[in-house]
Amino acid sequence: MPELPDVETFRRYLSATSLHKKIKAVNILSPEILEQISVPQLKEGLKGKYFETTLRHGKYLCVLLDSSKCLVMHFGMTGFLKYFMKAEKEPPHERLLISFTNRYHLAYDCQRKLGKITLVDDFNQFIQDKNLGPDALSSDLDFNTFKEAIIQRRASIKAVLMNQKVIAGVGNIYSDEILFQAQIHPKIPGEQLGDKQLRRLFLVLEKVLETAIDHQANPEKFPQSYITRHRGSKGKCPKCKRQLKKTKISGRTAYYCANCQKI
DNA sequence: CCTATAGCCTGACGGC
DNA sequence: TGCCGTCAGGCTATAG
Repeated sequence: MPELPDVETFRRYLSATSLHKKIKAVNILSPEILEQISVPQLKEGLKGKYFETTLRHGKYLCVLLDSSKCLVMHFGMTGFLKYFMKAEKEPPHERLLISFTNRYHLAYDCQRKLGKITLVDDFNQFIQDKNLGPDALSSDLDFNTFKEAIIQRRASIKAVLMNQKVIAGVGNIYSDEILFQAQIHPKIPGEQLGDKQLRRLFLVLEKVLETAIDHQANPEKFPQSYITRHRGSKGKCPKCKRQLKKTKISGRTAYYCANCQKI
């Protein structure tokens, strides 16, 4: 699930449900997902504290505490958040459970445990340490930065878009969608894109991510003109109705329309 | 430095 | 029905 639009949706969800409530208890059901921090350290860092603000960079969500520490969450392939009170609303693969004094809980659920959680002093430092590129929707990413980052890569444009060190936030699904909307073939090397394609790509990148956020990153709500709606081996191109092609790029399954994405 | 690949982890699905 | 291989919206370490 979790690419930039999903994580942005989680961020808004957490902001709407879990701010300014006292943390009463912390349960770490799967310690394997902790990074650079021990179980007691995380418990100690959260207990009795309040969540104050949320931030996001790429696929990372940061929750600032009143202690000025920062809870950082990454959602892997299967992570999500759930705020609930009654036990029957509890999600099935809880890895971290935060309980507030109002009797509600915030669960971090991650079936495959490919997500990570940590607690840091400085989110910007964390971003630097991870070598993340600019967030795909931040104002730091202007056209020239984007262009320079892309045209010095020999890798396929899909791989470049998914490289978090180049731009942070785009993954397998949205790279397909962006390239489809920009009518660019996913296997073209970044260095072979011309100014015209790059401009189109840059505009479409922001447009697609914003549209996805507007629909809570729920593909069922996306426009019919989105390839994501038709993803799958039987899918047809929403533009020309031809059978979509499926291929492997950078170890990931890519769908595209050979007719509409020629360059 | 760059790029491509295997491995991590769990569960759902299709074919035999 | 049961088993097995494959695959999945991610990242990292490693090899070339």
